Amino acid sequence: MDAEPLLSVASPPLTPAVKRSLADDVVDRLRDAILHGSFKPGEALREEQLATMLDVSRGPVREALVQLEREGLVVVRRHRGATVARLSRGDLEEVYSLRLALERLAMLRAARYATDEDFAAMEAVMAAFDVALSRGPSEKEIAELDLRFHDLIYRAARHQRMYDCWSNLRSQIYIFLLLRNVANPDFRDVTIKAHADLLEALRARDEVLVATLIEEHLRGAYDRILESYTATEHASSGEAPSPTLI
Amino acid sequence: MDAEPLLSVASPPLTPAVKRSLADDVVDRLRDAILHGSFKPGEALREEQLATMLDVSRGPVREALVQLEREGLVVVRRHRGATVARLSRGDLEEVYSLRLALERLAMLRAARYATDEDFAAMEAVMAAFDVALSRGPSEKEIAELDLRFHDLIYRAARHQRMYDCWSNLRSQIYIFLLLRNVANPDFRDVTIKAHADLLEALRARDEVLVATLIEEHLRGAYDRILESYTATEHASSGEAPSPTLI
DNA sequence: CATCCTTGTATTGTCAACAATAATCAGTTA
DNA sequence: TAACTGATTATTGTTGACAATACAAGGATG
Repeated sequence: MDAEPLLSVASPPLTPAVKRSLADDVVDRLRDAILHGSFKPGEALREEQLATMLDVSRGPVREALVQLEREGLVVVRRHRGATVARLSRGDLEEVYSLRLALERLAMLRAARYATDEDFAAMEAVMAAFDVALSRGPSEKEIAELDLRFHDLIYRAARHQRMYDCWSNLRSQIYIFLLLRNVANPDFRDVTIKAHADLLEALRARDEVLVATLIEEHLRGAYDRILESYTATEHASSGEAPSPTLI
Repeated sequence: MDAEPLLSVASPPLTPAVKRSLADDVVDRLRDAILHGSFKPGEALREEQLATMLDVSRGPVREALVQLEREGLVVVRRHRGATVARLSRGDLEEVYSLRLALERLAMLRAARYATDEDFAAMEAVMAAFDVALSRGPSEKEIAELDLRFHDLIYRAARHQRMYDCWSNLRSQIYIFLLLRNVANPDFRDVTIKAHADLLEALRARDEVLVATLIEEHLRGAYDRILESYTATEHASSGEAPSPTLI
């Protein structure tokens, strides 16, 4: 249900040694496969085939597909099986308008509840961002660090239900970020600057500024991704509307 | 996944004749049982027992429990089974702060996208509200009509992902509404007036007013429920914080 | 020639049996 | 007596087989 960060920043001394179910493993492996492009959008995901590939039975695979549908990576239709989701411009608009509503609340709460440990973790991710930049980072690295920074904001907000909503958007946003990176190479400085500003406003616990900054940041991100979309024109079918956010 | 309204207002001429799975039926029957109080908060929900009671195998029951966990009605712990969720004041605060963030967006979008059919459906629910009031309605009736009005707003917003988030909150809100009704008998006029104002602002497509009204409406609702909570003091364990929204 | 119906097949939906696990409760030991 | 240890048991996790369904292909019919 809850993807573990790849490089743990400020990890606690002992982890509670949680045992995961087969379905959880399948979720992670399938998610990675989809995000890595091993399965293309629209491709059929047959339960039996996946069970054979992953060396489990169909039960855990079925559960995993339900979870991945919640995360927006998979579409399941009754008696017709699952397919990898195609994310259209309409989906982009839905994801980012919802994200804006959620993340405004996240910022307000983080401004109220975040601890010094939270701020330190954010700074660590920003530092990792700098390090990555200095050695020619891959697009995946950039997208993951970007998401990790925002994930820390959601965690600092101390709101389980909101965090669950965010978890259901995260993978879709990852896909959109990769798309943005391909078309737009100079976004990185903008992102780094925006993150620095967000952290500064959070530290100042300035609720008005925090809300303003996240709105600007996300609207900017949305616009840049939308450019990539109209440039490459993924959904070739006539899908005209949805340029404006909200 | 998607609860059908009990009394369909402004129903379309032909329904697409969707065939439901056993798991979907189990979800509905279990949800109703929990909301009707057939299962008390904290009570264990054993898969085998439920399967026997509902005359299905454990498979569909398992799927249903996962869905109900997403709706916040059930807590599933690995190898320890499922229990009916206990909703604390902390949960109330989470649900209503998240609801406020979502519903502000819903109102903004509904103000932009709602059609005359949407408005007519809202008026029909308001009329049903009046009819119900005139003949001494049950608390369940009131809560259902209240939820149905807000559900129409979310539908009018034309935003599938947001609607899914709302669907995951709806049953929890229903529980809170029942709680409010018990302790506070004169809220009905307030609610009716607020709904009328919301509809009028939507018709005027006044985005500023719409956002202001929903915030007032939901903060008021939250405060009234919180009163009931502190009056009856459900979570008897020392849970001090969370009086303020956001 | 198009359309409808039948049949075959691949795939998901459901089930019941088996394996793994966590809680319970004696029994033992310090 | 209290704490630890080990078997017992109830319950979930997982599996493979069976049933139901939707799609596709082919033939019958107008």
